[in-house]
Amino acid sequence: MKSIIRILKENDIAPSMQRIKILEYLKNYKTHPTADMIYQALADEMPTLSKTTVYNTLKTFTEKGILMALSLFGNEIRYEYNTQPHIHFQCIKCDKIYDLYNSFDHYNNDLIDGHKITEYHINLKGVCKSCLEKVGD
Amino acid sequence: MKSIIRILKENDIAPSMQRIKILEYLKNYKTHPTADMIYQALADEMPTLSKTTVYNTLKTFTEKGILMALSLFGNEIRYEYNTQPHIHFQCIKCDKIYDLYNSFDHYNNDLIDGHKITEYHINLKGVCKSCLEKVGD
DNA sequence: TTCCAAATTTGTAATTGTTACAAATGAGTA
DNA sequence: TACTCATTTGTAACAATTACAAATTTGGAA
Repeated sequence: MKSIIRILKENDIAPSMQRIKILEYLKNYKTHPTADMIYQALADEMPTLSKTTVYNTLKTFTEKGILMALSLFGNEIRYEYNTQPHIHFQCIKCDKIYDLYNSFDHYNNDLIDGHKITEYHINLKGVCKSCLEKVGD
Repeated sequence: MKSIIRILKENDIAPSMQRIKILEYLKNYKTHPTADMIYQALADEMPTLSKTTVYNTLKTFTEKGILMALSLFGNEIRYEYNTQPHIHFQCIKCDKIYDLYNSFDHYNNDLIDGHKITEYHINLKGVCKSCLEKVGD
């Protein structure tokens, strides 16, 4: 497992404590958190952490391609550490987000109608297995 | 072409002037506008229009399935009048949104990993044909 | 080691998108 | 006409994000 500091250095980002903790959080907890969720999670451990730092850091990481910014549903931006290609499913009952690795269309570097595709997001919505079972009986 | 008023009545929505104008706008201008864009576009013609009315109306229409709410990129919600299945492409240079009708995966009523899919969004991102040509030379 | 410049972080305020809510308005009906 | 209910409006609240300048930290040069 590549160390957090090495990932930062490889992307020409100075490994400050704040940056290490934020990236570590996103690597460890694959919950697609918002900026605020990350702030809340780290605030205990780092009492002087500023929400602006979280926003700045997420922006930097996203620009470098370390993180992916997700606009799933509604008006909040969620973040995830970039691993293998996958798609997202969000349950309309419990709001939980699932990563799906089943087969799906890939669009990397495709040219569609003359437009160059550099990024794609497939977002599914419905009722998750767990919520279906609860309603079932 | 189905009349605006008929669409509203079929969905048990009283056809007020505000509702007619908002739906008409979305049917005529397929620009995937935000609530604010719709408000700005109609404010001249309807000086007493309230932004709250635009939000309320978009919410009603979306709940009835007349409109589709899109979370493409960033933290704004865009709306479109619901026609044939298609996917979206947004240019990272000019921000324009294109509807694409090329072949793509469909997920209607699929069951994936036990989750019931009721809605899906495929959002592509990249550089549009027009912007590619500008850079080209 | 000390000092300095640059990078990073912080806190506050501003901005943007959206929702809550109660008063005002409007439409249909007895 | 008067009444009731739906709709619209304006204001304020709220949430997510960004702008910005001051404070702090960092890494390297003297």
